Amino acid sequence: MENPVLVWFKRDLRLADHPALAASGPVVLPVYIIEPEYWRQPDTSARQWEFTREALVSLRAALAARGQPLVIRQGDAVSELARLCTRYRITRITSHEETGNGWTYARDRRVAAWARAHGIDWQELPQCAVVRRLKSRDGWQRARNRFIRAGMAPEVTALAPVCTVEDTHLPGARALGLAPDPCPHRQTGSHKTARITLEGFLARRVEGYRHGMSSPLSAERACSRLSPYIALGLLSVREVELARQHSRHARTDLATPLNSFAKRLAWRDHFIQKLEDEPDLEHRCLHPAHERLRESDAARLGAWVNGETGLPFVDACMRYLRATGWLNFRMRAMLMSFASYHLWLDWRVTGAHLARRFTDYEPGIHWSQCQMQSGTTGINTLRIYNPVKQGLDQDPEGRFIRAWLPELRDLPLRHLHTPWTAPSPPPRYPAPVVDPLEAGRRAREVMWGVRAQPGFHDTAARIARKHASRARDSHRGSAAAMRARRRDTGDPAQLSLDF
DNA sequence: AGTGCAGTTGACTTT
DNA sequence: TAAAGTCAACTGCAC
Repeated sequence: MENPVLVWFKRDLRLADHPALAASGPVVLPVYIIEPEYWRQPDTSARQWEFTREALVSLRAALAARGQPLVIRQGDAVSELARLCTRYRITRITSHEETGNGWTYARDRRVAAWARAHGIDWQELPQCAVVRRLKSRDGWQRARNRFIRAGMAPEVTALAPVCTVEDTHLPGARALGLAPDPCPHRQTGSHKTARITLEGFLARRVEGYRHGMSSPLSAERACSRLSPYIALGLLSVREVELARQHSRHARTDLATPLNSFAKRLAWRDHFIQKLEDEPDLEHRCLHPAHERLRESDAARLGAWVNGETGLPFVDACMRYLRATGWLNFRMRAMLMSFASYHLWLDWRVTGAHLARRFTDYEPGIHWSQCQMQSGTTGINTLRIYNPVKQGLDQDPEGRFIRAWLPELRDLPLRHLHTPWTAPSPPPRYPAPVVDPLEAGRRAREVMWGVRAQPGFHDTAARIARKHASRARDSHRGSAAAMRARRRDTGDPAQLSLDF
């Protein structure tokens, strides 16, 4: 038999639209490597591993059904790949380009160096529209459309058996050294649930998409809920986008929310492209004038992490996230903004915490958003949320707060969003760690002070040239025109996502 | 009926 | 749907 090609599965745990597998022929050794060092990084967590583990079980069964089960190894990627290459006389490895955190970037460079030194041909293929070594952002959107239009990679239906594998034991989170991380309402990592979630969204739930995405009460149902499946690659973005285009609603009155969803799918690749172009995004303020601005404060950090800031809507969101591994976009933004502005904490510390809480952690989206919501990109308007106002807007009847903060369950609605104003504040709920109005005012003052420094805007303009989306350049206009456009499309977040 | 006033609303600007 | 501030137009009411 010819030498097998090693297909290295990473964050692409699927068989449909899998370019690396499709490019490897029928004689392949499908491999996943559990890397304990990765799971020791500050942005990884037990809930992410548990989701991955479920996905691996699901993928292993699907591969086995096609004739060659998934080979799962645990250890350092270079050592494990070297061992497998020797044992199965492998000279070619295929995988997908990964735009991950700093650790996976460094690991990939080690793998590349090892492959070069040992005459192994390691081929990395794109699985979304993110471009390696991109020269300019011009024409990026058009290239993405081409990528989608190219259609799904042909599905591999039969694999030649290369080796029989014992059912490798998949370690629990504890065995990998991960801290306890209970997440009772986490989404599950199977291909079946991924498929059901996609179909249910496109067939029914999309109707509530645009009006339901903003409030955490409705978002759980109204949002697509595809993020963890896309993040770990149980679904490819192209597969989702093509399913969207072929949805039976594409030409009905649901075309508008479907388009709104399509925009967000594109934003995903747009943000991951930023991290691809600027890996330092994870570690350094995009605009350096914001370095060493924030201070560490264990008490304020602890209150935020534990959902005990004394601001009910913030705390309810944090506790919901802890229990579900997911939170709608708007509330993620508020949590980050509150930590960075009102609590004046460094985004790297709070960002790592949120990363661990997200089952759908996607480094490119995550760190771009952390910096945007902290004002450290230098090229966005400041968005300092008022957590009380957000609560009143998004949870006017206090149902979300009451659901997640049992200690406030009996507080009358008129004091629910501001318990400190109650004649007798609930004894088991903390007083606010900061005065939200005063803290917001102070943050605004400092941030605008930074922006007034000489040279600030020159640097900001340079950053915008490298990173900002070109999508709206042709019809950028007055503030009034932009508002008019926003009314037309009814798309709430289209202006707040970009940088 | 017309005027003055307080309070509200909405467009727009500033931070 | 960032929030707060400004300003002008409008509304409802009293007289």
